[in-house]
Amino acid sequence: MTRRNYGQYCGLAAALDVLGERWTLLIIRELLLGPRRYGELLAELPGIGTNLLADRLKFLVEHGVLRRSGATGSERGYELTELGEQLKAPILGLARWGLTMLGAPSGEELARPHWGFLAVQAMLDPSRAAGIDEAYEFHVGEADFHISIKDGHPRAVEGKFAGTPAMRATTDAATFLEIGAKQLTPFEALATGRLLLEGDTSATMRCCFLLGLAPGAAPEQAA
Amino acid sequence: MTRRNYGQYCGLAAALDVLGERWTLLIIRELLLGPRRYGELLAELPGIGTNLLADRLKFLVEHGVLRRSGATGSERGYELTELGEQLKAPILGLARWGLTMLGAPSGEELARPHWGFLAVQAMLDPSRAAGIDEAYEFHVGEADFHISIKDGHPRAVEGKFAGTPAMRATTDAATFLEIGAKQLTPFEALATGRLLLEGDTSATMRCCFLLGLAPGAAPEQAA
DNA sequence: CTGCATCCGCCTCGATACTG
DNA sequence: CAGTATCGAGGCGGATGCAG
Repeated sequence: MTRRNYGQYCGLAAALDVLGERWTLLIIRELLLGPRRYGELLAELPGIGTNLLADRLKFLVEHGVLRRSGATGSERGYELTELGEQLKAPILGLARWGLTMLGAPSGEELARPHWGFLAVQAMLDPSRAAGIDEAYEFHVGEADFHISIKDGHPRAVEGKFAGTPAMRATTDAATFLEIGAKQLTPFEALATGRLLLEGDTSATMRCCFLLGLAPGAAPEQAA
Repeated sequence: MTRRNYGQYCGLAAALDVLGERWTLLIIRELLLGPRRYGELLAELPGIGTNLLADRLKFLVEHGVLRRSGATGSERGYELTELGEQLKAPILGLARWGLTMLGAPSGEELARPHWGFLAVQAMLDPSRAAGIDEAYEFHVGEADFHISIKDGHPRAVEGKFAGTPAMRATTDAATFLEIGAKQLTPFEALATGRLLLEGDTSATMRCCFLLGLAPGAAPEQAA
């Protein structure tokens, strides 16, 4: 009953023995954005097949990556354990790499708003936040999130910013990810009305710089 | 003729469309340690099947992750492109995570010396190198590599250290990886003769600290 | 001999139907 | 809603064949 494994005493091979099968990392991607119920996962992963999802979930629970949340029937679901949360950094690294592999959206591919939150976390370069102290808010489809920079330390957070952000961007999921994939510049998206920007223009430039969407240096923040 | 893909406009899904199939990341692991010939890859990846290796290589070349090296028939092989090299960080992250999933070596699993070099890179924590300026050398089976710290900046390098390292460790691949997986402490390995240490004891402690094998603080380096 | 391509049995995957 | 059972299709693994 033991599944197929690589039989190599190596960290990467051991990781892939647990995570390497089809759909597994995408399930973990969804759970990185919060607890999910079985039906929600099915809806976010079209094509997975119900038996496969059940198999993967059971397997990941057995290996300590996931646990069941909410024993009270009302909020029953799955969530990452601390071990599972530790996958965040490498998964974001793969997501950033994958962004460069994305071409123009083919129309066949679906884009979910909350993947924009994942993309923002992958794109965010903390080393570019020195000397900045402000917040940028994003409305991508029905998903709201923001970047808050305190003492040059940026954090990506779900939900609206508690206060007035220096910039607010409103767009749809496909446009947001297309910008992240560098298939579309923010300027082009703005010009074609697919992106709406509010707030300070220089803050917008700093935000683009922070996300690797603009080369060189960002304009300094006024005191 | 297009292979199976997830059909999601998302960075992680795009990465997995290229890297997610069986054996692919292990092929890239081998190439992270230098160019390899087809036959060498076959030998390092027992069980892969010759057709699958050829398919994966062709696919990765098509997608710009690999290229053929050495057009001169004598040194023909495969090597990572710059795009492929960018996978180093997330792959090392997965390898570090996977180290914690490794149990005791089962005897059925094979351990290659150069995977120790991968493990060292995954375990190395640059934030723990402040104030240190020395080198540690490792002999793991037939593989030689070392960590060189200059101005608090550690680097893992293949080959012997050009000079006298502050510490030299000699062991076999299985023991080295078992220590990395925390299934065995350096002390136990030393006591059972599976590990040989030469050089300054306090340097050894600093090296263990740097690799996350010792908690708390490392002893300071004498001037 | 190295570097693949072909063939075949098996296991995983994906879709649908069904149960608590 | 949350899974389990079933089955066809296709990817995988191993052996073998063949070309440079």
